[in-house]
Amino acid sequence: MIVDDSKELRKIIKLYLENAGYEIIEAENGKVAIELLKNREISLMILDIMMPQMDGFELLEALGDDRKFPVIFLSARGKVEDKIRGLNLGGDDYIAKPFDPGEVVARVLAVLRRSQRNIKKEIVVGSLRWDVEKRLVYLEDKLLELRAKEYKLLTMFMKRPGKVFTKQEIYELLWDEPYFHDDNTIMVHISNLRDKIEEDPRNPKKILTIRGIGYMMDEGC
Amino acid sequence: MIVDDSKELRKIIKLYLENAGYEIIEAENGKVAIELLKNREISLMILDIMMPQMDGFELLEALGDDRKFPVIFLSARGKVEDKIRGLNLGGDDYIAKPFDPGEVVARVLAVLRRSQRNIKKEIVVGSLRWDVEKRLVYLEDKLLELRAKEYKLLTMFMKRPGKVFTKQEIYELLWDEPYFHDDNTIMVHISNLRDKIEEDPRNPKKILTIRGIGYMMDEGC
DNA sequence: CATTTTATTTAAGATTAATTTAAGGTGTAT
DNA sequence: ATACACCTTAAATTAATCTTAAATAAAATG
Repeated sequence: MIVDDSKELRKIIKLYLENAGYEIIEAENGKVAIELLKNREISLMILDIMMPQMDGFELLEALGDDRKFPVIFLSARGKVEDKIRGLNLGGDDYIAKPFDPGEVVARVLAVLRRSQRNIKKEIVVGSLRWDVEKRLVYLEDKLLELRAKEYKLLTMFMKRPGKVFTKQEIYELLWDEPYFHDDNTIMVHISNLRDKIEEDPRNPKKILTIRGIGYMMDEGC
Repeated sequence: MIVDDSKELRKIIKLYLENAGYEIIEAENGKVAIELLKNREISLMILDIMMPQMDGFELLEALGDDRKFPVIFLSARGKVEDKIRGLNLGGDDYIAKPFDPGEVVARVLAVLRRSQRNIKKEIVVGSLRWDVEKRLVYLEDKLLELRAKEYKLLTMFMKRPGKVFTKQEIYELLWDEPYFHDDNTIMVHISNLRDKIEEDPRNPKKILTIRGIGYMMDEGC
């Protein structure tokens, strides 16, 4: 997304980045940007500092700490204070006007490469959300209090929704031991887990029983 | 401030940094530097290691731990490089001669950004307040007397409240060593830390145990 | 529809993991 | 060299989780 009040400038950057294979959304000011972000996910924002109404710094602050994409600042002033301030605020790079459009493409590539490394991973299946880094799972934004085996079990399913796991697979993934016979300990854990994540544990919709074969997490739930 | 015995070199760096919008003070040796610092505040020092009389290391030591500005070392390549890295004397960056003046500007920017981020920083989690710069943690405005490991442990948690840390992560973050087996030294430190920060250490509300997985600092406390 | 098989639930006992305590080591500063 | 503070180790205690086993429920089979 390019946020800049100059249509001319947006057009130039857009042209170059589309040439490089990127899809571009334009926003002429901060308010429009915020509006557009409600419905679309973006992987990077190019943000002009000087804009009427809401300036780039304000927009960045409005986006908050949980913003998922990197930001590259554009500024007419080649002033160092702007650069420092922008980078301090959480900007990821800085380009001074006037700029070479080729430079913009190069910096976009570099920032994307860098930021992809620390992307916060989050796996969502239906109403379940797993924050991989924090090792927490939420059900409709409410934190689930899972025990060790339940956590492993649930995240195993969430990694591959739609895949049927046999008991042998489950046992070997969770216990790191070869599986001999069917003590029903797996089933006990599944039962306990269902109590925590299913609306009606007697009639599970998330972790489905595939009789005679194993269990599966439903993709659409 | 640039501290270097070579007038030529000071001139080059000064030129570039003034171009970038900074005000520069020159000092031809450590004694002059100390003298100048009595009357002026600086935001960063570029410091040559090899100088007659008082060398860079000595000057840095003379400045003491309560120095308020970051330091970038200059040194002839190879000679002292390892020593600096190894000794970890408290410099904030290192530039090897011969250098590209543009590199110097870039590093100055980077170091200033880093140090400015730290200056303003104060991390608050519930009733705990961590003054990053001063390396002090307060509990309800009362200073905590923490030992080294406790400080590291607590600030590790405060950096990422709401994240579950495994013992392996904790060990590797605090000890910088690979984690083999579970001696319970981590737990002893957690126990000691809880004695200092928890109202009822038997029933911790700040550092929570996630049994079978690890420990977590509660965001809302 | 009865029977068999497979899956689920429950709760108590076994097991594992975490905590605490105290003693012994280690290193640092005086 | 000595004292002190801090860190680690080890052992005893406490607590939560996991497993087992038995009872119940549901689905498949003939």
